[in-house]
Amino acid sequence: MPEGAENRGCGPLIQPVASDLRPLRQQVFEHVRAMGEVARVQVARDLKVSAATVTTITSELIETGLLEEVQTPRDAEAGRGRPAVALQVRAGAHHVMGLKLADQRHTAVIADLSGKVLSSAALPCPPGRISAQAVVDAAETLMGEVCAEAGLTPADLRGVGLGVPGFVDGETSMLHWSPILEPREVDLAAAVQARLGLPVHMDNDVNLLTMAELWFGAGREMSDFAVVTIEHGVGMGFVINHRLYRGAHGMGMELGHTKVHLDGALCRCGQRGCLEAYLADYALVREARTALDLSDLDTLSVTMLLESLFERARDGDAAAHAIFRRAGRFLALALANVANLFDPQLIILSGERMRYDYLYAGETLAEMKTMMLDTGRDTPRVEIHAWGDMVWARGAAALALQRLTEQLLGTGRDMAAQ
Amino acid sequence: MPEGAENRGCGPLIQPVASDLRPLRQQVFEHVRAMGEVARVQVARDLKVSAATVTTITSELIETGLLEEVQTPRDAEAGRGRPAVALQVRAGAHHVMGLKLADQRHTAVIADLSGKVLSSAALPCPPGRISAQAVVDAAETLMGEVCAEAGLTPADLRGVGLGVPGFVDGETSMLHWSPILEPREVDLAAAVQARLGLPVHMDNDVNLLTMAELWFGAGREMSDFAVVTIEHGVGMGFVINHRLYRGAHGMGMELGHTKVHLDGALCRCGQRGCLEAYLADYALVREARTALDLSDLDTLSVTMLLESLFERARDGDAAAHAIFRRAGRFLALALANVANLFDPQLIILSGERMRYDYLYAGETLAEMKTMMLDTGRDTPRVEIHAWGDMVWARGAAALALQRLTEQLLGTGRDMAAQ
DNA sequence: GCCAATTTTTTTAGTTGTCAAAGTAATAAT
DNA sequence: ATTATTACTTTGACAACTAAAAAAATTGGC
Repeated sequence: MPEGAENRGCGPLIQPVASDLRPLRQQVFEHVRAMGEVARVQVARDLKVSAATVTTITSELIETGLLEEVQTPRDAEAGRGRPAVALQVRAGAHHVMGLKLADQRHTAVIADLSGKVLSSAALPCPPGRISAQAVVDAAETLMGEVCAEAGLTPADLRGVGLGVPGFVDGETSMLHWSPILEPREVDLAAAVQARLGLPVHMDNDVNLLTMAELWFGAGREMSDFAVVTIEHGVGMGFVINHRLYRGAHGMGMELGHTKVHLDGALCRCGQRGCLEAYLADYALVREARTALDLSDLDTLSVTMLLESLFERARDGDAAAHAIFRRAGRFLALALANVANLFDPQLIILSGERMRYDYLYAGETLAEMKTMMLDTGRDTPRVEIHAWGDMVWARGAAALALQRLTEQLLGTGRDMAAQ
Repeated sequence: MPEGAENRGCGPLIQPVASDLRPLRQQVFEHVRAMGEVARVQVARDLKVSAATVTTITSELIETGLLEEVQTPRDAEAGRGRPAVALQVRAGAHHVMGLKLADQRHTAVIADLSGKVLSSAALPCPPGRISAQAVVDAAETLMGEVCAEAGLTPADLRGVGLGVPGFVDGETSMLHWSPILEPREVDLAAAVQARLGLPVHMDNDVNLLTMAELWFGAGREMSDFAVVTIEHGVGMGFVINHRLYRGAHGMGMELGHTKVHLDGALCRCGQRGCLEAYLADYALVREARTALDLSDLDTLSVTMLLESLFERARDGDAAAHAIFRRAGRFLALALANVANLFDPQLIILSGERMRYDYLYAGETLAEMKTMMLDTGRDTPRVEIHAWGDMVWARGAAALALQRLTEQLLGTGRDMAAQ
């Protein structure tokens, strides 16, 4: 350890002081939104501030139209003294759009300020990689649809959250590479922003799915949890201390390309032994082609082929079942690694492939437990969420809402720090 | 996604409001300590507060004896206007002890408030597991030694940081299991605290090594980095946003027991395919016993045997070299996994085994790079720190200092939140 | 129906933390 | 000596909170 003569100091050198403070205004607003309906006294108790402060702040927020008092249904609980009047977010104050791009179909939702989804739409997408232009067009089309359905015009929107598979820098909104997009290194967010005339916040799709869990799902009452998806690839999002962790470079966490076997199966990334090479669509298909005598192998689409493989396994075909079993064991291994490394309270398995959950669920989770080190702590809970593909767009909307509230309620100091 | 009729709210439910705010007093103090010597103006610039505020706060801190002005050496740099007078931590204001337990020898240091090490001592330790009583005795002996060497009495100390290998809950200070300790589930911190009559803060030893890097080492200017150690086991510590990450259960991150091979080599934890089973001392020894024709195999201690294996490899013995090579490849795999998952700015390799670094360094790091996914982000830097075993105790001292400053300068609100 | 008890919300009068501006201090250049 | 320049302090003002008192809106008991 270097040790000069002069005093070089010690302790972490935290440069920008960080935006350490969330102003109380914002905390109050977010607390009300988190609770749905909540009385002033309760806010004061929860945030450990005086009732007087809450009164001042809430009346200010009501003034600006962000909160409103709930017209109490008379049948409220019978307390003794003056009944509390609950507050809630004025849902109609602002609206945002969430947009998720995928290779099969793009989806979009409109959410109001309270986080409620007002409308949704999907747009089928031609197979193969598409151009940035096509994305911008699709975004505009979808915006028209969801706005119409919600009875809004694009001018009513305050922002857009955009989810894209691939390598996205969540801070600069730079898209380095995407499996569904033709070009590399595009500033897709800027392109969409230019066309729609709205602030666009882009992130990796798995991160946004994680946001959805954090805002609307099981993650709401967790401080640390992981979301793992299996689709065309294997992705992971992680929440630490109630916030999405994006790593030092603001990108996703590449669980799919962690190595589970030295010199193992070939992955489409060109390397060997990646988890994806045992678990993703193309890995299963590859095995199916090798091992199974499917007559119509070459004519089937990947989806159809998987479906057929799945049916065979369910009907007792040993070879087909073995393919899923092996994938399941590697999933168990990966989950055990995640649990050993990150020590989350909960692991959520999500994504389309979870429809095959019965193949994964039972044995896989048992295997995962046997592969975890017993340190005396509880093993993390594992939940399987086979929600539809609208959840992704909802996560995108959550991102847009988060940024919007920061913009509306952040301090001048925060703004300066940018 | 569940969706009832009534408004259940959305967004994370953050319970204790977290100790979101570090009072400015504490920020100023920690900034001065971090910089070593720094003028008031500079503090104002760095923390983005006004000079007036810094004056108020620093005069308060000087009043309470935590800071002092530096008697400027006249040869200071030639500025134009009034020369700045630097501030520094009043080193002698408080002292803490850092204590690290290991299987070969226990070590201890005394650090003053500025983080400077005043004295250190080591105590050889009988082989095999020891009792809690023996630990407490050792702690007292070492405290006597380091205090005497530093010219202090135990009454001058304000707290103790205690590092122990094994499964330690950093929050409750409960020791679930340790390879060097006889009992399981002991509140070792309480036992030591009772004997020494000082607040004792216990944590996993790798976490404390990570603290040492964060406070004194390369991690000082990093927000996100990992520390990996190879010794009797393989451990990891992780810093996120300038803070040690301890996981949901406040324990260490078990890199050593992540699985790198399905049904692989047997690990001492009873499972198969753990990284440790390819990399740790006992794994190398096992291979050596199988593959090499060492005449004095059974009489040698583990350390001696490793040393001899190392010498053979260096002298060109193919079998011995192959053993290190394989371990190196698995290390590369593990590091690539860490990089793909956590995306750190820096990975620090530390610990005794890094004396063999030439075997690991070159090829291993190259292999790691080939195993990392190319996402367009920079690959993390990797550094090898073969510092002596006093560093661990220094990390323990850093923990004690951190807690002490929080206690001295934390707000009443923070104290209430615990 | 009236009063007491009880609880929520608002008002009032501080207290604290921070800043801008003006003033003081110490040095180098002219 | 005077001026420019930079570092630090003092002062008064303001914003964010708080504690305590007052007001408001209820229920329960008589």
